[in-house]
Amino acid sequence: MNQLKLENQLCFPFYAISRQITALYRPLLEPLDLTYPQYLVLLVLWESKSLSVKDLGKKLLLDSGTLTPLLKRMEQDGLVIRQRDKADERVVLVSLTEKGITLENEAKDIPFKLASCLALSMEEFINLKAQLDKLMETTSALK
Amino acid sequence: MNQLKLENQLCFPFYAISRQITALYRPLLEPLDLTYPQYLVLLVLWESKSLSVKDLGKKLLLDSGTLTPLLKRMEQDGLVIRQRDKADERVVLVSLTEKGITLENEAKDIPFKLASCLALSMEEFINLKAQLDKLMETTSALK
DNA sequence: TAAAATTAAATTGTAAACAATTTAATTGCA
DNA sequence: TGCAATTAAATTGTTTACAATTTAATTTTA
Repeated sequence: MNQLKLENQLCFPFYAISRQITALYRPLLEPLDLTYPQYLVLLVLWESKSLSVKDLGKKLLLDSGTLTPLLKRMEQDGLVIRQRDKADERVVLVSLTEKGITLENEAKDIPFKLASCLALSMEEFINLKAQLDKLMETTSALK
Repeated sequence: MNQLKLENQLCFPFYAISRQITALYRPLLEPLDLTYPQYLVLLVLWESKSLSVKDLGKKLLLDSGTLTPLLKRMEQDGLVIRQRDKADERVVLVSLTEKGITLENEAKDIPFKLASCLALSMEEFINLKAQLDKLMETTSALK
């Protein structure tokens, strides 16, 4: 088997599916004026009131080079507030505005709508998720 | 189960793993002066001598807005040649230079090196690939 | 305690991605 | 034939990613 053939690659499907999934989110997120990475930030903030850029980056596997401009745009859109931590001025804490909090309710159908696009049975979903989580653990450890 | 929790998402792992894999490729591709998307273009061109931008895009699921600047950079780096199709001047045919052809030999170990990073058994690899191919078919059809 | 090391964000610069539009060539059909 | 529709790339503009560096604050340690 020729390992240099595109069709024999495992990595290409990850690259392609990731972009395809983002494309599926687009029409669902567009009414909320969100991009997929912005939506991910909100997912995290809906779980925890306030988080440092650092901790946000740990959850999303993104660095400040990506997060700083992204969060600034979200701040401009009135979704989040960025403020220096009084206890440690190096840290910037990100929290939701009222508008950001409100958006959770408008977004609550999105996971179901998206899941239905993927046409997976519950069993397939769980099975695939387990494999992805395992792989993610492997790749994260190699950082 | 709260579907809006990051950890319950199927899509986030795709997004994250895709970027992690690209990060694993980086040190392998850096000696060849290639980015991951550029490497994908070469994978396709190593299989077929010459291809239109359109057909390249079909294989990689990328449009001309992404491919045109990417191919121009590869042309500048002396990896490919871009020339209008004499039979249909709308079409731009992309083919490899001598340097681009030569690179195949230098890249032949990369798939194995990368596969070893992922720490999957042959069975897991095949199983996962099948699931990804199926999912890719689903998402591609929704375009 | 003062300098060195570390840490957290921000900044700079480059390369993807992609929607939307534009340009130019070809096709189809009235 | 000739003009409208279609097609293929290119262009424009915005947003991600990320390496590498810089800035500023905090910790460590000599």
